Amino acid sequence: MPREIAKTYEPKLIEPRWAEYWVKEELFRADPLKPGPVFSIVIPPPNVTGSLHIGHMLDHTEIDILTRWHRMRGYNTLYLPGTDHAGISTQRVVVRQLAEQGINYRDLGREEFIKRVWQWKEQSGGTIQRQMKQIGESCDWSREKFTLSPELSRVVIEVFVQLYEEGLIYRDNRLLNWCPVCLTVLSDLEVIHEERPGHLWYIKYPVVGGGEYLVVATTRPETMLGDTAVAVHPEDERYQHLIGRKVLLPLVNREIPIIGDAIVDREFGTGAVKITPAHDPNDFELGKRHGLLQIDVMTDDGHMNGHAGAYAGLDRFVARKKIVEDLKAHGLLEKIADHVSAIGICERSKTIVEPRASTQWFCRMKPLAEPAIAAVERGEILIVPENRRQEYFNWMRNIRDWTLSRQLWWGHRIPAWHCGKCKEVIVAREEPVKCTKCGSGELKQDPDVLDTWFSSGLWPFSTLGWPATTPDFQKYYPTSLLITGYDILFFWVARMAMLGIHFTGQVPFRAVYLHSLVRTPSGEKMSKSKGTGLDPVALNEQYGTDAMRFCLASMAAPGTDIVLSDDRLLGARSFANKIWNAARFLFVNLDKYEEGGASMEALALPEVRAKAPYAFEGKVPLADRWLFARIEVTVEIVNDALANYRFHEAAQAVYQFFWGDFCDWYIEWVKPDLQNADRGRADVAWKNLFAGFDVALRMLHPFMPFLTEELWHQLPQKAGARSIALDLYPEARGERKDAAALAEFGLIQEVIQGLRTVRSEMKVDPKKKVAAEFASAVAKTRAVIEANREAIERLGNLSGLSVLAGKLPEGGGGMRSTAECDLRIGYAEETVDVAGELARLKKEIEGLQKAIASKEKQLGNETFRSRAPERIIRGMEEVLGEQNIELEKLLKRKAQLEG
RNA sequence: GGGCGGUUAGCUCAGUUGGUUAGAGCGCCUGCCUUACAAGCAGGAGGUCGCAGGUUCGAGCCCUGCACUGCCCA
Repeated sequence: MPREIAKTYEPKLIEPRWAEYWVKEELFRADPLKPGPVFSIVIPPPNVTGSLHIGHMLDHTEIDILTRWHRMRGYNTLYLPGTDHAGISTQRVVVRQLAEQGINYRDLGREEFIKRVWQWKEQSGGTIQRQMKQIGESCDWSREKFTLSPELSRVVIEVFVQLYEEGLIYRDNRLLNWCPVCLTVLSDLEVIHEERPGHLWYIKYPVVGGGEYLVVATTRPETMLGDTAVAVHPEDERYQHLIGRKVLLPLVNREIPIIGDAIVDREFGTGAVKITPAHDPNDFELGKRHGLLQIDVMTDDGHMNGHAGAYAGLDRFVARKKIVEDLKAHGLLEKIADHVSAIGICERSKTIVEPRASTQWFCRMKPLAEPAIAAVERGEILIVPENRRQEYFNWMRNIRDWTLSRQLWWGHRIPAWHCGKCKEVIVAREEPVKCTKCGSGELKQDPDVLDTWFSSGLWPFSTLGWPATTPDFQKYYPTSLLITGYDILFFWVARMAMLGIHFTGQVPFRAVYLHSLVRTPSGEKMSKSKGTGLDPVALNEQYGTDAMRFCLASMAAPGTDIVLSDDRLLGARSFANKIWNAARFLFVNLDKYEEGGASMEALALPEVRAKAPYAFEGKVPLADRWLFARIEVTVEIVNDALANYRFHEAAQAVYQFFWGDFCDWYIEWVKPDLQNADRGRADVAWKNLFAGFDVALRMLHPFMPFLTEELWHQLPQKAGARSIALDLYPEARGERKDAAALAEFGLIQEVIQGLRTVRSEMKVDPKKKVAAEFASAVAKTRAVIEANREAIERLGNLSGLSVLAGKLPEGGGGMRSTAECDLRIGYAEETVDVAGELARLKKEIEGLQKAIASKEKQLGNETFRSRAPERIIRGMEEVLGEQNIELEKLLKRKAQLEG
């Protein structure tokens, strides 16, 4: 019965079927009770309401490649999926949606609002999980987790309370970054520093008593309304005499003191600075030192408040303009200079953050950081690539306390209660009934929630059941590996390291592989908001998920950003197509062969494949020995590359093997054997072909899971075998290493390529069979050529090949020589382009002469001879000898053509 | 301001302890519909490895400086 295999490769017809199958059959369900070495990995949880973007695609491709690879190598494997509640961004989305309906979320009240967010989560959540299933990620969906689930929320509370009890969590009043759009404080990490062109405004502050002015320079004139002092350097002779006097704050007409403080930079502006403790971090510190008043002149959404007098109600930037105008009108603006200032921008909303004083919860980081630094130093956590280690150390050694609280509603509410009577703060696992200090029942829970990264920081152990010692936790923790982007090294990786070690006493992961970012062809970071993002789902549909995965893997060199382009994707799709067509060749020709009574089972059952390569008349044919030797080499490269996160190298090796070795050479070589009249010979060819193909599929599977699964099912498999994903990954087997086969086949390849080159240069009609001569002084070399004459004649399109001893005499036709061999095509209707041939010879001679001269110089150098390793010297001498012979041949040929 | 990286073929990038004529994909040129594949086959051209010094018998690789460029931290 003819097998059905579509003429063209259509990933759309293949991929959804297997994606569904893998999930439905629960093929990737982990079992902690099963024996074997462990490979466990937890997903970097994506935003629960988000969708797959190209960064996820890269991340998940790498994770899935390594997961599938380990699983096929017999590891007890867990890939744990899940999502993150993404406090700020999710809340923002829902707030915006409500605003579109004309609803202010604050009017809705906390409970109702949270209800709406859950609704939104139910409605739009699940997208990314669906997409992950669609792209065939081999995760254990039965273990899916969510950071805000009751289960994980309990862990968050436990951790918070413990840290508080250990004195590592505290409250403090500080000047912090406030986002007027997100309406919450941010941690340092959530603020992006950017240099932007702006201005420096020089404002005249009239000194009280006497017509003098003190000119201050500021980048933020609107904050002057909250000034409570002006400061100068105490040793600044220009201003020394003014210290202790007062200025009249313009527009506000409030008297404020002139103070001296050594922190003032005499070089900046005029050397006199306005002090606004409520709106500038330096001023805040200085204000504390001098006991200055804090006057906050803004509302939480970035408008001027009651303290701003006439400016109340204006947006902060509108107020700035207005204030500058008014100062100008009063003649109090001395000048405006251009100035580039460092600005803090909210990572989420991209608005300029406002420094604001408030009381927040903090986590002391130094004690947590130290063990996490040590773990990396000792190699208990391996960071790849190496250069990221240094970044980790730098950040960790200069770590600052973490602002944990956020003024949001969507998140883990801080388990702290404030006593309305005695102001006591009670941190507890369960809601307390009365104040532990004064016994009052007037308790209110802290309104704030925790930074989302706080719960993410617990992810590797919270997802495995901690604090209980579950079988999962015991088996899969510490996880083997974390794969994520280098952009969240501090946000996430470092915090997991710290919290993981602190709470479990073990590192959360043994290795961290930080991959690069995917950029647009113009080099920008892909971003949805900028519209420069590529939609991986659309690309997967266009090119196939397998092609997409392969493309990303083939570009994922550690430490380099990936520039994705249509060209590369097309290349990967072509590769998938190539594999498809190779399979088609096998199956279509097998149909023909089966008409003669053969069966695929006899040729390709797993136990038949296992015994390859097969011999014919006592000998394994050279091409088959070569194929399995190439497999051996490739498997070694791939396994070694994957063990070291060198995805591009692994991908390149399988690509080269499948396309270059398997298709271009092996299949072409064995074509006639497959239909050989001698069925013994043909059977051997088929068995070896199927065995090689099967290894290739398994080798390719982690990279291209769908295509390989599809084709694997077309081969006979063991009873009950359900998936290639559960089959074995090829391992290097010593006995297939066959250096002789590699060398002999290599020689034949050179001869065939030489013949093709000469044909092409002589412009021999491609359909025309021509005679050729081969000569070598080495008997063994001649024997190899003789033994494979038929194939050489076929692949070189020859009418005949004479194999001669010694050298070929100079003469007509097209020639190619190496030190050991000569090759000539003599062709009656030859059209040797003498001028072209001479030019080519000249160039080759020049190159050779250069190489020879440099070697002779080196070998003539006594210091080189005494210091270079023996093997280098020997090798060089050997090559030099060959090159001299080759040069001689080229010179003769040149002379002959000239004469 | 401090730190880290990059600069190799027209383009995008590999190049693991320094060692013999520096690689891939795409693009380009030439010729082929050779019935698995034109998403293909065969052949070919193309690089003084950013610049200047230095170390070494020997440098794309190590050191110093410079230029351009990207990122991180303040």
